[in-house]
Amino acid sequence: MLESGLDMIIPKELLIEKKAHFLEYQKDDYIFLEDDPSVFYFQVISGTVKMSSYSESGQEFIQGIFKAGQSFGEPAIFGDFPYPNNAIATEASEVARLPKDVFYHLLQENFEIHKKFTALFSHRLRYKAILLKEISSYCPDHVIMTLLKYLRDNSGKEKTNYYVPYTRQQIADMTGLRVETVIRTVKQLQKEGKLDIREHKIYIH
Amino acid sequence: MLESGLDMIIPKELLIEKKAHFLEYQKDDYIFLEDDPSVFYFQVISGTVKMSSYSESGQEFIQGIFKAGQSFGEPAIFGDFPYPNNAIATEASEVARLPKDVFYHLLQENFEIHKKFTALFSHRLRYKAILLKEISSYCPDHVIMTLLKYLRDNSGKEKTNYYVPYTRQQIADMTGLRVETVIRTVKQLQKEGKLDIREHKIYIH
DNA sequence: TTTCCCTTATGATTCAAATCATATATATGG
DNA sequence: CCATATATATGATTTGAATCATAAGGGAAA
Repeated sequence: MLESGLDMIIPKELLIEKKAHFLEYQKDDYIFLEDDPSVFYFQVISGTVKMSSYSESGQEFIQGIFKAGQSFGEPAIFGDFPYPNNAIATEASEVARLPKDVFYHLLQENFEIHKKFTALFSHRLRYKAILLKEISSYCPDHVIMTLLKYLRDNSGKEKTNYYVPYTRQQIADMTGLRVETVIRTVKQLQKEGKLDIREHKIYIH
Repeated sequence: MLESGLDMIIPKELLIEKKAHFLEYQKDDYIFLEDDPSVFYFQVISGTVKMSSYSESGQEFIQGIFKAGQSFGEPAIFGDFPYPNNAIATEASEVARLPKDVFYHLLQENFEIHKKFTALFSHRLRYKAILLKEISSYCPDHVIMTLLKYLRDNSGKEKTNYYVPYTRQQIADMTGLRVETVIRTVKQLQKEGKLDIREHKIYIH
C-alpha cells in the first residue's frame, strides 16, 4: 500500500546516497509556507506533517496529513509552481530534503520510482475527486463516512475496527465542515450503527 | 501550456505508430462507465468529453471537461483502479485509445512523456486542491471566480476578455452549486465589475 | 494538586443557499 | 418555419449547517 506508514516512497539508503539533508522539526514548526518557491523534495522520516492553508476568514483547510515514508509538496516540484499550502509538523518530526535537480536526476535514473509517484498522484487525485463530489452534495454524514473509510483504507492498518487517529476538529478541517457539525454528525452515525465511539474515540468497522 | 487545446499530450504520429484505435462518438455517447475496469488510455482528437458522476439524489458532478489533445481517465490506469467516473462525449467527438500495456511500454521508452503526465497530474491536483478549499469556504462568488479563472488560465486561449465556453448549468455541476445560485451569483459578479455578461455569455478580463 | 488548553458536547439562533414555482429567451431539429 | 428542448431569469419559501454561547471532560505541564 503506497500510502502506508512503513513503505518509503524513496528508500532511505537512496536518500542518503543522494546526500539528502535530514532535518528535525518541533510541533507546530513550519517546513515551508504557501507560495514559497518549490525548490525541495520532502519526505517524512518520522512524525507527522500536515499541509493546509487558511481562508480569508481564518478557517483552516487541511489538504493532507503525512506520516513516516510519505512525501509531500512534490506536485509543486513536478508541476513547477510554488507550494500551494503551508507544511507544518503536527508533532516532533524528522524530514528528509532533496534539491529539485537532484530529485529530477534520481527519477530519470529510476523508472520504477517515477512510476510510483505517478501512481501516488493518481490515488491522491481519486481521493480529491471523491471528496469534491461528496462535499458538493452537502450531506455531512456522507462526507464524513467517505473520509473515514478513505483514511482507513490508506492507513495500512487493521481494516476492521479501525481507530480513527484524528480529532473532530481535524476531520472538520479536512472536509470544510465545522467542529460542532462533525461532533453532532458522528454521534448520529453512531446511533445508526455506522461507526463506534468508545471513550470519545471513533472506530469504524 | 499542457492543458491547451492545440498541444497533444501524446503526439498523433506516436499514437498511430503504436496502432491506437480512433473512435467516433456522437453527442451523449458513453465512452466508459464509472467502475468499469481501466484497460484503455484515452485521448481526445476532436470534440469534447466530460467526466462526471451522479449522486444518489441524481445530482451530477463534473470532474473535468476535456478537449482536443487532452487525455482523460489515465489516473485509473496509473493507479490501477476502476474508472472513478463516467466519460461522456458532450458533442460529436473523435477519441484515440491505447491498451494499458502498450501505454506503459510507451512511457518506459519516453521519459519526457512520462514527466508530462506527472506534471499534468500535479496541475490537476492543484486545481482540485484549490477547488476543495474554495467549496469548503461556502462562498459562491469566490468559488465561481476561482473556477472561471482556472478555466481561462488552462484554456490556452486569450487571457484578456476570455469567453467562458460553459453554461451556467455546467458551472453549477463543476462546483456543486445549483443553477439558480450560479445565475444569481454571476449577475452579482457582473454588477461588481468582476466579469462581463454580453448576450447572456460570460467573459472575464 | 492546580492551572491551562484542547477536545468534546449541546442548546438556541441566524442566515444563505437549496428548493420550488414559473416565466422568458435562445438554440436546435424536424 | 414552427415545435420543442435547453438555458437563463427571478421571486417566494424552506431548511439545515453555520454561528453563537456555554459547559464539561481530559491531558499535559508547572
